[in-house]
This record gives sequence, C-alpha cells and structure tokens, in this order.
Amino acid sequence: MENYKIPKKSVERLSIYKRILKGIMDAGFTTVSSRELAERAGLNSAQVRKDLVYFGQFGTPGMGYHVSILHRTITKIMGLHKKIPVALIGVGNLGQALLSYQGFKERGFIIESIFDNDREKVGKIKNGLKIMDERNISIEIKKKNIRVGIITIPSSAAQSAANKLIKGGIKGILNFAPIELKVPSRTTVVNVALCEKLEMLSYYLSKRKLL
Amino acid sequence: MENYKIPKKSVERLSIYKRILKGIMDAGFTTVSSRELAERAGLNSAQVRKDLVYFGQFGTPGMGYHVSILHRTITKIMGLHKKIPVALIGVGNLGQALLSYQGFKERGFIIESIFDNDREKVGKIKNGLKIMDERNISIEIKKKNIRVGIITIPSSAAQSAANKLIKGGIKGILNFAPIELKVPSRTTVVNVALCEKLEMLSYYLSKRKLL
DNA sequence: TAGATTGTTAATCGATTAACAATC
DNA sequence: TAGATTGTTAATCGATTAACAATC
Repeated sequence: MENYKIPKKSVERLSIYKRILKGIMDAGFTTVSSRELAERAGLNSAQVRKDLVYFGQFGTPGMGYHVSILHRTITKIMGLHKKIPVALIGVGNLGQALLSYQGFKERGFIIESIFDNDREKVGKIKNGLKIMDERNISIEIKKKNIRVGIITIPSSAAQSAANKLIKGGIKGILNFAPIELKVPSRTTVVNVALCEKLEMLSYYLSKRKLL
Repeated sequence: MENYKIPKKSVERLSIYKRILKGIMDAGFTTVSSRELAERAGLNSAQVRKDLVYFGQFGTPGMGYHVSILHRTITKIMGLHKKIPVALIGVGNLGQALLSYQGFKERGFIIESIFDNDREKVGKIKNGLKIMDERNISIEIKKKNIRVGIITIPSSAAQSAANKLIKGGIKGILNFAPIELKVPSRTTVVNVALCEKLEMLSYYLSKRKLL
C-alpha cells in the first residue's frame, strides 16, 4: 500500500487492466491469471503482478485474481466510484465534443459549468448549460465547488484560463492545449497531446516511405 | 542517421522540440543551446543532445543549434512538410471536432473522405464533405489513394472499421477508440487514450484526497 | 497430494545523466 | 586565445523480466 513511489506507468496501466477486466467480467468469467491479463494487455505477466502489488495483494496463489473484485478495487483506487463535477473551458468544436462524450459521463465526470471568451457564444445554451464568460471562472467554480477543469481553448489563451481556474481553487486540469501550463505544485495537470500523436504517426509513416 | 533503434520517447520529444523551436524562432532568436531547449522542455541537456543526434548532427560546438534550420529539419524528418490525405471514420461529436480541428490542417493532414454507419447521417454534408457509408471505406480510400485513417467510433465498431481500412490499403491509423486494434505489422496504429488520461487525473486527485 | 499461480527477489535491459575531449 | 557548447563515453538510475519459494 506504499504510495509514494508508484511509477506513473503502473498507474497508466491500471486503467488498461480495468478495461480488460470489464471485458472478462462481461464474458462471464470469475477469475483471471496474471498471464491472461498480460496477454490481453500485450505485457509480461511479472509486470502485471508487480503493477498490482503496488496497490495491494489482490491475488490468490494457484487461482489468480477475482475478476469483479479486482475491477471494483481498481475503480475505487482510481477514485472512479463517485461523481466528479467538472468545468469546461472552451466551447469550440473539441469542447462541444467533450460535452457529449460518453466516456466522461461513464467515469463519473459531470460537466457542470462551461465557459468561453467569445462574446457571440456567451449566454447561449449547450447541452442544457449556459455558456458563461471566461472572466467569471474563479467566482463560478468557487461557488459550485468544482475541483476539476478541462481546457480546450487555443494555447495562447490556455495559461490565462488556467490561472483563473487556480484562483478559483481548482485541483486538477485536463489540458488539451499543446503547452506546458505553469501551475502551483498543489494542482495536478494531465496533458492530452493530440498534436504529438498525430506527428508521431506522420513520422512512422514517413520513415517507412509510406506518405 | 541510424533509424532502426531510435527510442519511441525520442520521437515523441522531437515533436516537443519542434514546438519550442517554433516559439524561439517567432521570438526572433537565431541560435539555441541544448541547455535552453532542455530548460523549456523540462529535460536534461544531455538528453536533448542525445535525442537530436539520433537524427543527425545539427549543432555547432560553442554555438548551439540554428533555430530555423533545426525546426525545418525536424519538420522534414517527421514528414510534416507535405500534405497527407486522410479518411475520417465516425462523424459523431469527436469526429466533427476533428473535422474542423486546426491542428490537423496546420500539420498538413487533410481530411478528404468521411464515413459513418448511421443511416441518418449518410448522405449529409459536413465541412463540404459528403458523409459516406462505412461499407464503402475500402473502395473509396483505394480510389482516392488515402493512406491515413482516423477512427472516432465506439470500441464495438472500431475493429470492423479498421479491417475495412486495411482492406483498402491504409498505412496508418490514429485510433481514438479505447481498444487495442489488431492490424498487420505493415500498418501503424497510434492510440489516443482519452479515457486513460481522464482516469489518471482522477487517480492523482483521489490519492491526495481532493475529490 | 499435484498443479497452478501468486508475490518477490535477483538479473537484465534500457534510458537518463554526468563528465569531458573535441571544436567552434 | 578563452569561453562556450557540442557529440559521445561511462556511470547511474529505474523499469522490465526471469526465476522461484510460498501457498492455494
């Protein structure tokens, strides 16, 4: 149960194990071995066991892991067992896509306040929520006690929006803008590097002369 | 110029260096040191130099790197100097967001054919493109010689769409569905793990009792 | 009990960093 | 020439994997 030295990669893989466990559970199986999990995740079975013991001892020698218990445990470890109110900054195309993205709802992330700095958009309704002026971010999220923000505005405006979120007491930011946000250490930022992914695909194809 | 053992991480960082170089170039600087690049990227300077020499010797001892030349070189190495026609599978919210996503256009990825399996959508026009039936993926991309596909449909339908892309001769897939697509080794898949990112944010906040 | 599979240790592998001769 | 910074080697660090005693 040590939690001060868990590798970031193990946490990332937790999410993968959870997804695989869901599939195995839905298929009606009760137990699963580290070998089976590893195979499905494209990993080594020792790695699966090592990843899991970072969080506790969930297995039974000779038996493996109890699928539904392990799934529920991981869900709880990741804090995905309760609803989390979220503020969305930027109601452009990407923002609107996330507004109706099932993956967020399924994981309990409920978008409760949406903001934009475009005068044309402010005041309009999207998915039942009124688009608010970005200048009111701090006040609004403090009032609603929102602790997670999603940034989907261009890089140039992202830092200023992040500052407003921080002023309002935000704890975590999911950042889609391709810049490294400067935030105090008490705030967690997770970057979604859409452009990098695209550029990597380009690189791999280019290297193999496929473009 | 060896290219059979370049670590995936170095390729990922190439994309970051490119972005930073762009900023330095726009600020009017001519040269930059590995130390400066490292600072901006949050890395060690030795790592920057090591990453770069995988692709060639671009620096001058005592001087550093020529900003614009290095930027152009990286762009070329990544194959981002020419236009790439792309097929989009899934014209839901996410698909529509990507359709008008500037980042794609800026990097030369031009969406030329769009598909969906929803009868209601097929035939409609989005961003000047007619939504086509997913059943016609293979024929269409073969005809248009499209070599890159973006998948934004739910996991359940993603593998079948990937199969059609492969049958049509696709070379690379940018996959937004949270499953590991099974593809022949000649096809490159880059996954965008939106849900994982979200779950990681949840984990970090939960660990610090912030949710 | 025999077979299976865990948690864990030790060995291996790969990536990061420090240090420095080469060189502008 | 003196100062700066590269490319590269060697040392360090961390992550992956193999192997196995413990145990169901």
